[in-house]
Amino acid sequence: MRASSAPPARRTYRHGDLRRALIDAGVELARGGGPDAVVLREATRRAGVVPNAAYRHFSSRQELLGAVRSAALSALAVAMETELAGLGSAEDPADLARANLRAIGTGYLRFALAEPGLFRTAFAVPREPGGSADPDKVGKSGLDPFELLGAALDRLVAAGVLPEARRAGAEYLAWSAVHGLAMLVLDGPLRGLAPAETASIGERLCDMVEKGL
Amino acid sequence: MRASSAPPARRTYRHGDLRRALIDAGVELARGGGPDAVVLREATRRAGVVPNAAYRHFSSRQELLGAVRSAALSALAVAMETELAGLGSAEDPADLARANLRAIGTGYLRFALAEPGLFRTAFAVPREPGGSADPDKVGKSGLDPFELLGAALDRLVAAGVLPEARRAGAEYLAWSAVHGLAMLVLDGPLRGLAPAETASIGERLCDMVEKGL
DNA sequence: TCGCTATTGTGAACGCCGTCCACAAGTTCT
DNA sequence: AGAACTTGTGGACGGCGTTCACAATAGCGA
Repeated sequence: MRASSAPPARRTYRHGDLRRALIDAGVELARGGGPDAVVLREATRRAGVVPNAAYRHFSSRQELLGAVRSAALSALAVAMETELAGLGSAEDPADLARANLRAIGTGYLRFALAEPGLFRTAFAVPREPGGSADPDKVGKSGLDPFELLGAALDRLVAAGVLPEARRAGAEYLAWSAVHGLAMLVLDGPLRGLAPAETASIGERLCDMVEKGL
Repeated sequence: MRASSAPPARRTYRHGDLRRALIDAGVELARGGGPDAVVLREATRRAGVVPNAAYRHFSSRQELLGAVRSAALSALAVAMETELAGLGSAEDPADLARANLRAIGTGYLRFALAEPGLFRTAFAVPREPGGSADPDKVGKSGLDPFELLGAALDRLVAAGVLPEARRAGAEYLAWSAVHGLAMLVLDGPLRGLAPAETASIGERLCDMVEKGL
């Protein structure tokens, strides 16, 4: 009669890898409800541990959220890489470079629609001013989402599609367009748009970027 | 010795217009810290009233937030209208239509940078699926931000700059680009970009939209 | 004018949250 | 084996949103 409802179910006093467990629980929470849903107490509950235990691994809820955010960013990078990997092999290098950029864009949008909670979490506010030197938010290629986009643009220049004069800062423009659409569909006035419609607008948006860059 | 620190300073038992007072306080809070900062108890405190009193006017914190959001959206519309009003008078109708669209975009961006808290609040999640039939989020012209953009695009078509075939859904594309830049600069990887740089990217972004639409 | 009634603010409470403190149970090093 | 460090516990605090019962007022019909 020891195991009634929720005895931590942990044989050892130490947890083993509480930090990971908390991040995983946090990711699950974020997946379901965005950044606000990653609640420290709930994460510890899921890890079978008392709330304070979290403070041995994170100095505050913000810091846990930061770790979850990195994980979300990494998931985004993986989604983009997956989209890239699904590309048919080359014909014309210019076409290939274009397809590359497009894959980046559609991968981004797909992830936003498939994992809205994680996507929102990935871009929740308190990002440190420091650059992208965080080794946790990258994908398999070792690049974070921003760097993946940059690489696609570089290929576009190399293929002669994008004049070098317009290369500088081009990631800001492309990113803005795609990110904006994602946000508007997720949180904004375009919420509840049918997935098919969203996809078609996404296509047109990529057209616009390609043409206007 | 009645008025020591914070005696509600209210002579009548009734407040007069508590609903307005709460919204105003909420707007002030949102201005300073975005949607999460609009805290029901703090708003009532500022209105010199006990927390529960709010429930006579809003059924929940969400509903108060909704009212604040409408106010923020309205402020955005006004900012866009102001930008539009500052336009020099016509030369070529095509140029004028283009300038119009540009004013919409830069007004949007300017507002986002000048009032980040309000801007973020305007696009906080729980918007009702119903359309824009809310009379509180419009500007002086009676149009909400989305409708203002639509009007600018219509003028573009009327001036023969934008082929009618590409008109449908064009607001989604233009809005996405500008909204995305605003989000990236406010919350995303572009945070802390110098205002001058931001402005210049904004210009290039508008170029891209104009060219790519 | 008086009293009824609907409205609007009050008081006290509940449960949840993040966070802090002092303490206990293991682990690791010597 | 014992000291010193790490990691989880127990209990507490204040703040939050929200609920219920109650009090003060305003507006109205008689």
